[in-house]
Amino acid sequence: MDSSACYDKAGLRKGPWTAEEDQKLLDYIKQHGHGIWPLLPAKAGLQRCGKSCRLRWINYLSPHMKRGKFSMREEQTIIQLHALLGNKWSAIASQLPKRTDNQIKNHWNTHLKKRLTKMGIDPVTHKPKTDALGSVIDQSNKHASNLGHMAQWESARVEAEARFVREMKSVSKPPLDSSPTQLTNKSRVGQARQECPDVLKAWQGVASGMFGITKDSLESPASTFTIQETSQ
DNA sequence: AATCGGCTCAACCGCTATTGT
DNA sequence: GACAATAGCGGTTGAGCCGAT
Repeated sequence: MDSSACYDKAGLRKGPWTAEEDQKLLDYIKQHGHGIWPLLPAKAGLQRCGKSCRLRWINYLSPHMKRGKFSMREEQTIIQLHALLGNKWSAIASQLPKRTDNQIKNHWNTHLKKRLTKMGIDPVTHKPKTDALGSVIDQSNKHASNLGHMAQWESARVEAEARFVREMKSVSKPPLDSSPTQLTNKSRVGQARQECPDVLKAWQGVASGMFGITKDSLESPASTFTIQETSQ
C-alpha cells in the first residue's frame, strides 16, 4: 500500500488547483464534512486524489487558517519550539493556532533558518556556530555583543529541553491511578511548553538585545521580525 | 523590453503511524 | 497477530513572482 500512488492514477489532475475545483471542494465539505478523504473526490465531482484534496483543504481552503505574514510572536514561538522539538512541524503548528505545518515549514526554511545562520546560530542545533578550533565564528565581528544574549538563550533552551524530556518520560509512565485517556502528542507538547516561560523570557531578551525591538513590538501581533543591524 | 536569478510557497512524493477488520 | 485502508508527517520540487541588470 502506498497512499502517494493516488497521484499517479490515470485521469486524475495534478498541479495547481483552479478556482472551480476549490469551490467544489469547499461546497462539498461545507455540506457534508470531508468524511473519508479517498472517497471525497468522486462524491464532490473532482478529478483529484483524496490526498490532494485533504492537503488543499488543510493548507489553503480551511476557514480556520490564517494567511499572510507571521507576527513576531509567532516567529518567536516557532524558534523556541524548533529548539525543543526539531523539525516536528505538526507539533509546532499545534501551538500556533491558524497556522499549518506546511506554512511553518516553509517560513522556517525561507526566513528563520537564514536569519539564525546570519546571526551565527546553527539553525539545526540552535547553538552558536564554532569553527574547527572550537571558537565562535563571528563573521562580521559585529555580533560579539550578542553572544551574551545567545548564551542566555542557549542556557534557557537547554534547561527547557531537559525539562521537556523529563516531562515526556513522566507522561510515558503514567501513574496507576491516572485517567485511562492517553495524552496526545499535541497535548504533551502544549503541556511542556506551558512550563517553559523561561524560554520565552530568554528569547525576549535576545530579541530586544539583538534587534532593538521593544517589549511592545514583541507583544504586537501585527509586528514582524526585521533585522535592524545588517547594514555594513 | 527582455532576461536572468533569487525567492516564495503550494503541491507532490515517499514514508510511517494509526485504525479497523 | 496479520493485513489493508486511511491519515498524517516531513522533505523536496517546481511554477510563478519580482527585483536587478
